[in-house]
Amino acid sequence: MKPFTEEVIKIISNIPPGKVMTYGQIAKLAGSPRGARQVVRVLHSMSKAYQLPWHRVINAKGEISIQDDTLARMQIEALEDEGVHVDSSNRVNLIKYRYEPENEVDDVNII
DNA sequence: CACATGACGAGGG
DNA sequence: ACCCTCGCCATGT
Repeated sequence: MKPFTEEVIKIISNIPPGKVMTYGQIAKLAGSPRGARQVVRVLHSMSKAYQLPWHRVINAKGEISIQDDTLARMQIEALEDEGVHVDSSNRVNLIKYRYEPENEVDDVNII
């Protein structure tokens, strides 16, 4: 498994219920600041193989970004079940629900 | 190696 | 706030 892919999987797995992260946010933490679209690739290939909470990943505007209607509805339902409100424009309040991990590094050595 | 793909993002009109 | 265009880059073929 490529390091980037591995990091993305790890990060998404760590998003707590009731919170969301954006593609760009995840890409940056995974070491590719402009690699939002690579996160998409990982989701396409891995969300079934692994049991990732893929529904907690949305775009930078706070919208449900998925194109497929059936999948989009599944995502909205999953979020609502966790208490994340999705409005009539398929958007969530990022100010309220965005997850910002304190540290993604396992060993933090602060001098 | 060249080229296409993609559930994106920033910026301008 | 909406719409469009362009840049992005790890992977797959």
